[in-house]
Amino acid sequence: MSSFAGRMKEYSTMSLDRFDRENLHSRAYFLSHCHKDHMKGLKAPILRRKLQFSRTVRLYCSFVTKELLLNNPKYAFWEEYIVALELESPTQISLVDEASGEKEEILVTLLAAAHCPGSVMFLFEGSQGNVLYTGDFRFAAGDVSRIEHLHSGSRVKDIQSIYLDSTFYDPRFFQIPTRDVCLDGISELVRNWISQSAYHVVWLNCKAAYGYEYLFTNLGEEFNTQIHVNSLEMFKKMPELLSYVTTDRRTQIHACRHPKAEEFFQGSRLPCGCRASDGTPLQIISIKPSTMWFGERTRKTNVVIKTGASSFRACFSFHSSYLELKDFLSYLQPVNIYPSVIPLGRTLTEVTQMLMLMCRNQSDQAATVYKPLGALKRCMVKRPTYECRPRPFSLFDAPEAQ
DNA sequence: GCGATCAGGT
DNA sequence: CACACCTGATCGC
Repeated sequence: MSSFAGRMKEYSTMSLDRFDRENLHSRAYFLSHCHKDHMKGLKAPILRRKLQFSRTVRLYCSFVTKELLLNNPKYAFWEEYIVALELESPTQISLVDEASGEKEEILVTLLAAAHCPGSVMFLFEGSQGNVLYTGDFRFAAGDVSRIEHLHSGSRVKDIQSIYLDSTFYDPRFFQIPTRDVCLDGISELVRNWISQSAYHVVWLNCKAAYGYEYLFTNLGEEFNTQIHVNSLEMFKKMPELLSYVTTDRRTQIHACRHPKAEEFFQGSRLPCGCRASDGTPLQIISIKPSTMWFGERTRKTNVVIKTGASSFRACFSFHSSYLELKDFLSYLQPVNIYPSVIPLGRTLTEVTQMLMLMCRNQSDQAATVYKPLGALKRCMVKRPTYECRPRPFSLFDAPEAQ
């Protein structure tokens, strides 16, 4: 869960993913994605009132985030204050103090964060340097090197600070299977079940949050079917998602929800209560997407685990693993890194110290011992980040997970 | 009546 | 396998 207070050191007149307390005075707001823990204060009457008196304060986000936000009636009042921005399109924003008229210009670029529909990172370029606020993200190793706006020609841009989704910045979460590997495991399980008969159905036991949609689109594509969900409302302007979901219960793949869904499942019923038209009882398995991780030396086991007679857990992660975060950071080599999440069982001090080792000065200092200066050039070409850097992290390496 | 916060659940 | 969010109880205004 994000514990970011909302403001960055370099550009403290704007707020990101927090809208309460000191953030009420900000000149501009940014929402990285539509998850509640990044929306604190966003529907508070006090903020709503402040907006009505302002001519310049706006909320910036992606088009998809805007759509998901406004779909919720509690946030619909934002309509006239939202500015949706295209991905990968640098946009100049004026940060205006409405009392004094004082003004600061900043360039913002939205980068797809692959966390949930509409999720983005914000790259800010201005008088206080380049700063990257990652929001929540899932990048695989190497992904960062393919983002045009983090480069200038063939060089990596000089990044002053990264405000990082450090959810899994802990050696316990050393490795998490890639999305493709997880999807393949889930597909195989689904295929083996629903191919047995038309009465064999799968219930995807997903949480009430955006982020499982790529599972629906991939399974829908693979099995040429639609997935049953509670509501299509939020996707009504997103045809590429809409075509894979349905409110028609006559399908073999369900991701519908109900407060008593677990009870229903124990009684061999789907959350939607769907029955076969001829009265034949349905054969249901549940698949619960969950984070599964592996230690540095752990031999990879199955991405699908049987947890009961008809219950399975399948690997699924919204966030980058420790290894993926190290790849990301060692490529960008920022001057500073600030964690926005403290992993369970760790302290801010601990995480900050571990992240300091990934900052530019630390890495360059260490690398100088082994490399001639010429090798320190920071370029776009993919480099073997783990082999060419010393690995001071052994101090923190946790015992094998599980 | 409303919002903030916490405990307990999945 | 630990994420994101729901429900219900309690408190303060």
